[in-house]
Amino acid sequence: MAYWLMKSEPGVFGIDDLAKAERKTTHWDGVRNFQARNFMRDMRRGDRALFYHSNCDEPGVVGVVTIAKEAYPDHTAFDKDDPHFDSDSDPKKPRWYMVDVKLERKFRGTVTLATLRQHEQRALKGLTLLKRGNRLSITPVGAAHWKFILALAE
DNA sequence: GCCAACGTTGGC
DNA sequence: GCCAACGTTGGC
Repeated sequence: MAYWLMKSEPGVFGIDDLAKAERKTTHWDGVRNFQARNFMRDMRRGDRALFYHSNCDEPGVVGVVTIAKEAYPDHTAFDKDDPHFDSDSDPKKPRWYMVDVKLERKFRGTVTLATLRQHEQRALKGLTLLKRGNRLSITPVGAAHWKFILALAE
């Protein structure tokens, strides 16, 4: 089982939205970056991911989700009225994919980006999220980093 | 294949 | 709102 980190803007879709969703499950649409897409296609059912709030007052990790369904075509790319529409994605040969995620756990508080940065030279050295200029919405997380971040949430 | 221009991300 | 960093596009 692999570990991941998935970013979402709470103003658009935050962890509380996921908590309110039917079966606490949603499809993770709108990824329009090739590297992030490739990571998403590597996801397997049962993998787990950190839910990260970006572009907000308190950026950081707010909970854990599990991958409930492996990558399948992102239909929003075919919808002209969708903000993520991409005319280059052909339904016969989809360019973009999404997965389903299910909420496993919401942290009591936020493990903030500032807290993660306090450990970036030691326990969290090499965490992709903390690398300079990283903007990927989906990144892998190593087992040791995963364990450490969950411990920070206690 | 190079690279300038442009759009987006996301922390601050 | 600012701006650094990055990905993508398109002219050449």
